[in-house]
Amino acid sequence: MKREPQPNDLRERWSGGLRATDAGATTRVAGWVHRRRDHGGLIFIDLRDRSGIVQLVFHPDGCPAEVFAAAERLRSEHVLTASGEIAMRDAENVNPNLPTGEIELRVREMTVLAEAVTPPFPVDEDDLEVDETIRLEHRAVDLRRAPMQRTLELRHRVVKTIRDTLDDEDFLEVETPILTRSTPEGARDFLVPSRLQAGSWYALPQSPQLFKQLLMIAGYERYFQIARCFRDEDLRGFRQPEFTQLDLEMAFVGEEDVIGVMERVMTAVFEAAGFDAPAAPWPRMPYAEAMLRYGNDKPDTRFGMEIADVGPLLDGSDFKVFQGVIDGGGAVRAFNAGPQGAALSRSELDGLNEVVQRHGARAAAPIPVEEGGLWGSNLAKFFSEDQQRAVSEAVGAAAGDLLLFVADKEPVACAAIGALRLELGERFGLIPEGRHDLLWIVDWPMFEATGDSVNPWTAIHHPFTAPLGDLDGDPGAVGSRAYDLVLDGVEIGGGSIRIHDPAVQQQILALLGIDAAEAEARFGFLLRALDQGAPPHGGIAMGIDRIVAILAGRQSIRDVIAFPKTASGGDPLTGAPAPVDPPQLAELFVASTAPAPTE
RNA sequence: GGGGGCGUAGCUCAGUUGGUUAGAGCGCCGGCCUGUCACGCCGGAGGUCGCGGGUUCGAGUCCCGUCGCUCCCGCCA
Repeated sequence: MKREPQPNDLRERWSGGLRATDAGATTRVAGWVHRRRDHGGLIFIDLRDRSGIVQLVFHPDGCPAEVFAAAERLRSEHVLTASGEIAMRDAENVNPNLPTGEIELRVREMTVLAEAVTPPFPVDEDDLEVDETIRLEHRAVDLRRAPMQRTLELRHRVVKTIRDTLDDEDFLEVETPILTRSTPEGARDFLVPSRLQAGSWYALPQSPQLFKQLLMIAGYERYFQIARCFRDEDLRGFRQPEFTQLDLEMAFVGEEDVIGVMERVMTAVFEAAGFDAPAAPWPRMPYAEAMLRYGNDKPDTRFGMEIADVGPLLDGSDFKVFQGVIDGGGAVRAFNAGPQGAALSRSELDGLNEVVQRHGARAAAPIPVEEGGLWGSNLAKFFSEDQQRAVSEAVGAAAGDLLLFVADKEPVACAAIGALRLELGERFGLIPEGRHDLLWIVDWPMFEATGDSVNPWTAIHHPFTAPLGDLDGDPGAVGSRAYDLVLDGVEIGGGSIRIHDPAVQQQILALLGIDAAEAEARFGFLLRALDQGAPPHGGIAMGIDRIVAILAGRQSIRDVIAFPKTASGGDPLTGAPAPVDPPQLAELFVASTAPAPTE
């Protein structure tokens, strides 16, 4: 069955800067053979370059016989350059059924620059639905595809916009070392053995944090860097072992200055990307509120179903499961899953348990709401009518809605019901098409309890974040001058005002269980620099890969990194990581060990 | 470290309660058609069913192990 010509088939496919008004002129194009068709004794080649596709026409009378013969041997992905006459498609009215106004190049000369084997997967597909390992093995082919070309161009524009905007704001880009020393706390380091100093190791930077603080002390009042960072932790769709961040630091500033600069930079980025982001200033939400209403520190505020703390409303009930949690100091959290929740089948409700169990909670309790806010569940008898009504009201539930409860230790209940909310928000399609939410998470606590008796506290941001409050009191009550930027439920950046008083820095390190000797050994260079007179300073780091992925509508940052790693940290293209020869190890004073035995 | 999903032709996938020579679309090769453009028509090649072991008369299918990919928890200051 012959396909009817579609008016738009070629309209979007023009390239090479050729225009219909150029008809009659001779020009030269170069690219890859995208597709080939033979018809009517003619040969049609769609030639693809970075900007699009142009159709070449080889006519046996229009070009030398050897050119036509060469054209007969052209195959997909061959590389060639051709020159000829630009012609309007319908200039001679060769086929009145064809779309008008299109352009073709009538080839007179051609040089095949490279021949190509059959590509391992289609290059012309506009989606990326090919096994990712195969894509990464043949990344040169994969990166030829239009979606990847567009994505890397978007990435370029984002980075260029960042540089231009910060340049306009008098920032200086400074490079910091990739070979550095192991940093305190944080993620696992990637290590590099030193050949010149036997037994010593470099670490790849998890961030340029300490160096940028040194630059502040050195008087470079506005610094930034598009910095590669390395963290040896397990990978995710939005996490790679090496990633790129915009690292920025300013002297003599407070939170408002850093936030202001970043709102200007990100607004410029969104505009450059044609991304419909809300206008700055963006809302700010205290950390505690995010944890309560959304169950995590990177709330997706694009849809409702907000979580309420219903423990206090339900205290004193006869329902032992909840009461036990309340008496044990735990939390009971609930949200209104609405009529769509009430429409869930029994097995779908059971399936929700798997969601909360991933976060350590036992189960999610569903309770339908009836007239007057009372509950239509056999659990209702354990609660007073006042309690039922109060909870229904707290979560804004009306008759026909479904309430979902999770009761557990506070952090567990928080995370579990937060995950449940996200799951249902996605499943119910509650996120409006094209909506994007940006917000700052502020008022962070400085410390988080570890549950460890030796080192009971860990820094939520990092040990150089300026604290707020009495360091001699309860560490759990100390706040920090930190801020995170959240886009559509993804943390895209975070920063803080730093400590510039060496005494405060020592005190924080002591609270974290890092004694003076260890502190000196690991980052004495920062402490000594603080003694040299440090201005108040602060900054932020933004995840470039994540930002580009969201702008490009991708679920994985692997799609916005030219040569990414797989989930096991490997690169199918190069085979990295790979064993090295024993002599190479010996030179580095590294003992050669057999692969770990499987037991 | 733990849990879920996936692995069948170059690519995307189907494969019924275990049952003969494992299929489709696209791609590839050959032929025909002939201003084609998701062209059309005819024919063809191409598969250790990730790998190893087991159960069975018989395994793509069931079991165990293993490797790879992927998502999630932990981890990611």
